[in-house]
Amino acid sequence: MSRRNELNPRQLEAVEHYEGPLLILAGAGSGKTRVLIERIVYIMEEKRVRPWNILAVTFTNKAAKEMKTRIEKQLGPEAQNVWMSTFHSFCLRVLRRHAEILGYDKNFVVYDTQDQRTVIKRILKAMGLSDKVYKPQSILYHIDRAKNNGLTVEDFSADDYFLQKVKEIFIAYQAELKKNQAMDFGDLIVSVLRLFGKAPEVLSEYQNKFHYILVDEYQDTNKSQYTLIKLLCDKWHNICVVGDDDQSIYKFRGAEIQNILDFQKDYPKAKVIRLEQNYRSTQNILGAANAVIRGNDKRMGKELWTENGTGDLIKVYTGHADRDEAHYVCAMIKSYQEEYSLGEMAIFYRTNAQSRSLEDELRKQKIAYRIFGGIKFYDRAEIKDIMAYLKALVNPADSIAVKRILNVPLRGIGKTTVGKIDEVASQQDKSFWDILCAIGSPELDLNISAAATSKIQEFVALIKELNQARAELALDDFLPYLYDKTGYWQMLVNEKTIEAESRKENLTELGNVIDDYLSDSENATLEVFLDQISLASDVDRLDESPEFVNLMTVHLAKGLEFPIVFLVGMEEGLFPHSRSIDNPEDIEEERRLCYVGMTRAKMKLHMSFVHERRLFGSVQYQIASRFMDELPSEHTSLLGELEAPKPKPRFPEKRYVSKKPFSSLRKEPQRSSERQIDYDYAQTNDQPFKPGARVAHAVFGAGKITHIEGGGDKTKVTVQFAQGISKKLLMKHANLTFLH
DNA sequence: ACAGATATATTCCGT
DNA sequence: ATATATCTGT
Repeated sequence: MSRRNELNPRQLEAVEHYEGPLLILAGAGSGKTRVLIERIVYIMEEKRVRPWNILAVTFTNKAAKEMKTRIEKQLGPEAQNVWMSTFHSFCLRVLRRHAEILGYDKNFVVYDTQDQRTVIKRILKAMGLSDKVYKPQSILYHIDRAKNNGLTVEDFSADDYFLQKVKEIFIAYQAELKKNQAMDFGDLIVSVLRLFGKAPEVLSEYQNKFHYILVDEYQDTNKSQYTLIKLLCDKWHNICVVGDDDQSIYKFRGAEIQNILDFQKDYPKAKVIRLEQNYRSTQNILGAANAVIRGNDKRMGKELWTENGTGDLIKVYTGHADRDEAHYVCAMIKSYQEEYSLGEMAIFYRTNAQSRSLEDELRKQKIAYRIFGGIKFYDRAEIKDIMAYLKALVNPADSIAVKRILNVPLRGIGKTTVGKIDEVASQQDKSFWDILCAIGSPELDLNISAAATSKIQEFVALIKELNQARAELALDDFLPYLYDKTGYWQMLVNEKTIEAESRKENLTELGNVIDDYLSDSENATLEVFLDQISLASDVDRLDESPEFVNLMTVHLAKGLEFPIVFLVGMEEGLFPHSRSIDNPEDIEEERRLCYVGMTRAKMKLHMSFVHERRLFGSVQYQIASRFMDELPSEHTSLLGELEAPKPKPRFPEKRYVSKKPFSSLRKEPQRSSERQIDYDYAQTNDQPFKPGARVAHAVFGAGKITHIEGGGDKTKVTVQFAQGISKKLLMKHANLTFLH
């Protein structure tokens, strides 16, 4: 059933625009997801367009999934036939069908950033190049950039000696990927472009298929994605893109803001519709956000307005140190708790490192929180290990995966052996796995010890056995089998450390992920599961949970909304980040990021900065972000240290005069901070302690000292914690509390 | 081959 | 401060 009568005139116009290119400039909170959904419903219901003739591309899997369920609600199961996915999963889907045309096996794997690095390092070693001069990260930057721009190795222009070398590495890198039957993220897009170039009949098949194409978050598309869309819509020209130039925040990843700015040039007949009415925030929040974004030159121009009330003023807090900021945030959270659930509150920061001080205080105040990003679930070593097993089963050519698990758990197969196998593999131009299988046969003399030979044979047998079991067991039964058969679980059990405990928890969680996956897809296979995981991100796992305060970076916050938002660390060098400070274009991107952060807030927005912050282990003296100066005073209320919930007094109060601009509130380095540190240490060292003393650790909890060694700064204690967990800790860093 | 110690790098954002 | 790479001794 349609709910189009609830739309405003502009939204309705966007929904009912039938043929030809359409650009929807949708400001933050202007209901663009609704417009997209209603538009798909409209063309299916009113114009009788079949679902499989529609392609909708979103930015995250989560967005795709959400749209899918919402459309299904309105149109029933037929809606499942709409192609709704991210750029990467769309390309993966296409490539799974046609990979052979590019000389790839259908079972190719997707390499993540870590895998990319591993490959680059191997190549550097093989080419005898130093990874000091040719930093893997820098090489990968060039490779990724080329791919984002839709270029293949051949197109890569090597203008100087360094780039010439990069090109050589690039060539070797692609060869290695091909050999491993692997593609990286960039390859997914570029390969589809290559496929369409090589097989025009495949391109026209898709061109004919998709009568209507919708692209969300168009401002974040890169050049190759742009080209892909342009190709796909070349027959019907029914291309509808939705975006907001003010929310383009992925330039570092190759996003071309120009794509949206130039849309009217590319499609001269394009209709442009602006959605400027905001349904999310209060007038104060929008007024301030509008004022900040006005500081940018490169924009199409847009002014958000709302019929919502004026709302509260934006609370600006100025604190002395990061601890005070954390303290302030926690006190505010507590004060809101009667009226709001914790899940309705969020803390945004520019960099993941900032979460630490917040977490400490949240824990101390017993406020339940959830943190997104940081060390990602799928990046954890144990998850990667198990995934490597699964990948190796599906695609033994993936030598990165095979090598990762060859000696995990330890099987006594060391790097000398691996080196020898590698050598033979490249000599004979065979995969690592092929050589492994051949070991022990008389025609292959590898000069490997008898012991190693039999270990390898055992490993090969293990993999074959696992593959056998995979065919016979359901996926959710197979995983525990794998944990057991490989000895991985036992390895963790034997470790008897707290880390091993949490690794086991993560492996159990992986089991839950598989269960979830099985429950909402019919023909579930390991192959499809691996595809999903390789393109999954942690935001996709974000579900609404009322019990926890949400902590995340501003980037992750994009697309979300919360009644109460804290934007912390509004300081020069942090936000805007130091790496962007001398480039006006980058500053504009930071400003957009700030705008994104502010416009997430529905009811109450807090922005804060402090004068001292611990960064990279040392104290930095900070001044207020320039963005704070851009907030109009009529929308803000200043919370100096007087009004703010009182932090614990530590040394004589310095009072800051709350007067704009904030950046004038400069603070000189002072002795007190050093004294503070000395004091902390003194307290620790002066404690008389001996074996048997009871202590508490922030992470491990209560325990008993069993052994002491070293002296002074190097004092180490062995502590027995609960559940048989024992840790050796450096007194200087462990921050132990002594219990009586 | 491997564990533990030490040196070194890396510290922004992530499909 | 932390994670990773490299070195060293058994």
